[in-house]
Amino acid sequence: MPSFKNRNKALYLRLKNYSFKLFRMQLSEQELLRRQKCQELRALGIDPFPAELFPLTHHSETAKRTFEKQEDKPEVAPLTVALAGRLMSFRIQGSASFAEIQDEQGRIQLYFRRDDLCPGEDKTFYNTVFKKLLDIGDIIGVNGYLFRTQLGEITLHVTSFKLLTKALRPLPIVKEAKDEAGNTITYDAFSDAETRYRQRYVDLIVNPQVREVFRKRTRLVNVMRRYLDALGYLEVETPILQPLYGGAAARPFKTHHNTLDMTLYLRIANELYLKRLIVGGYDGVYEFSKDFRNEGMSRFHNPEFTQIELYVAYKDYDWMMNLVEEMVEQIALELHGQTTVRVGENDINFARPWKRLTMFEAIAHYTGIDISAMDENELRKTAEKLGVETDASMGKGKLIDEIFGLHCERKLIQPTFITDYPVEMSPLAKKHRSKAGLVERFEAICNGKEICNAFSELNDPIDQRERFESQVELGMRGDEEAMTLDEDFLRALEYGMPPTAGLGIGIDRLSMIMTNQQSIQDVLFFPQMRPEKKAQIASVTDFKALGVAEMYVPIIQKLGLLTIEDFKKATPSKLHNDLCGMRKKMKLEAVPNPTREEVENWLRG
RNA sequence: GAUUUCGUAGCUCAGCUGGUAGAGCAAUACACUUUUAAUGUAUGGGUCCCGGGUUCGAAUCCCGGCGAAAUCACCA
Repeated sequence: MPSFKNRNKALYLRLKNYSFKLFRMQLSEQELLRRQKCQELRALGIDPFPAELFPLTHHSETAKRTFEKQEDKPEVAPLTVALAGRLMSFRIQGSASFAEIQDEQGRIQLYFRRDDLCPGEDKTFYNTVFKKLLDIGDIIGVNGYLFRTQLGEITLHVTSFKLLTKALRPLPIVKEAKDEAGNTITYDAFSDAETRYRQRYVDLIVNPQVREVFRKRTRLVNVMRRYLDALGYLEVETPILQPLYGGAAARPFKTHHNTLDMTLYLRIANELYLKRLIVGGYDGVYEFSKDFRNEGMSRFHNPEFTQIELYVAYKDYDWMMNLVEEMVEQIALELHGQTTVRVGENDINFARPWKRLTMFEAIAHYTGIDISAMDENELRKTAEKLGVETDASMGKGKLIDEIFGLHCERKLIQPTFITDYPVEMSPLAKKHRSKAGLVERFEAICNGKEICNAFSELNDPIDQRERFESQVELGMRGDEEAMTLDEDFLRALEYGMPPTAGLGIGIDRLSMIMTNQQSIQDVLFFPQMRPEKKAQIASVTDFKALGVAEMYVPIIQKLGLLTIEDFKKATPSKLHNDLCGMRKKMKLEAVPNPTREEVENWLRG
């Protein structure tokens, strides 16, 4: 707005100043101060966000370990290192100070001495830059040599340091101490689940145990990958955007492809694609697959989650049970150095072999009732007697499943294979080789929850078509989770799929167990959350769009009308009145009062 | 989806039957050369989630909304 500027530069500057002050009003005192410190650093010729690289020699832990090895060899020169990390604490004592930085490996204490950092007359670098202009949260690089303090802590005597990144927001301060028994006591833990999930970066900075959980999760995946690669199986990738969704009973997310002008679904499983690859001639394929299910959220359910699915030709579900046992046992050993893992109140032992029960045996064991020979009527009566809520739509399979879910699943703490499921619940599993009405399927249950699901895969295309068709019927009756009929998958089966064993393991669920976390949100970096709702602060441009002259904006903001929504809700007479009043209060004599008509036009615009 | 609980300073939390908003840590200022949640003294910091209602008066009581957690149901 140059003409306006030229005509009344003083006024313009004054208005700018008001806008600036208003902007600052939204920042906390500590944030303002840190911005100010940036300016002071620049004035001293220090860039708070320098570009050049900072060469590191070590990380905190490796530096300490290296020091320990040569500590009692006086003939070796002191270990000099260059480290970088985030400042996590300060203990300033006049012309000497202790601080801690945290890098990827952990923390190391730093010792600063004024006369080392500022050997000459000018003590600015210590007194001002270090003591006044650095804050907890800033990232610095340090050079120096390691020594051990009188209290025995390995410490870096800093000979020079460089600010690498200024942090403009204050971090939560979490402090730890040891009591007489040597237990760590945490003070002011950053524990609010919502903030931790929404700002995971802060959670990771201040909660080292959280960083460790995610390291374990990655190691868990790596163990599986190594194990399967060693068996010669091929890690593959299959489509996430699928024209038909299948392979599981779940409601999908739906999206649209513009060029093809077609509906696509985010995958709920990758099973049908992996089996196509078995048809194609690979003997073993697996994929760590992000799947998406448009269903409820809870501490066990996130809309996107990770599964590994594995398919191996010429094998059956018995063989697959052995693989699962061995692979999961290896995970426990790798992560914990033993087969026993503490989960909540329980010690869970993953040592092979795991207990194996058929579903009927499990029900007989926990309810004392043998249901294996019952028909649907008897089953329904038994279910009701056992406290299962039934309705007419529930068939044999569903009834059995409900009884199992209510009376058995949550009682199975130690890893246990449950085998031989009713055929109605498993449209992709092969009929049992000897037991009518059942399929060759197993789940591993652990800590009262399913951790895997596997079967001898159905490879009879005619049987598969019938199972799909009955699913389609369920769908027409309103079951939103029923599977759709995938013609191309059937076509693939018609070319012949070898007998195949298939497996799915929920990586998130297994990670929860292996890291002793109560919520799936604690093993996902960025769990799905409702959007943060924050009032959108209107800019000068937003107000101008309504026809409000720039000179009125600071007055409107001063009135507390920060969002267009609030502004629009104002009544013309009151707004006009307040505006004129505030103009006077702010002593903006050069700004003319708007007319009542103008104000009405803004609110209409 | 249902029920219960919660939302107060940068963080962790007090705040009683309604009466001017509090503590510790963090921040700011001063002191302090090996500290360990460093310490001492002083100072500043708030849309009490949002919107209504009751009331002379609401962080507090009531209603509605938003967000979160726990339990239950479904699902991996």
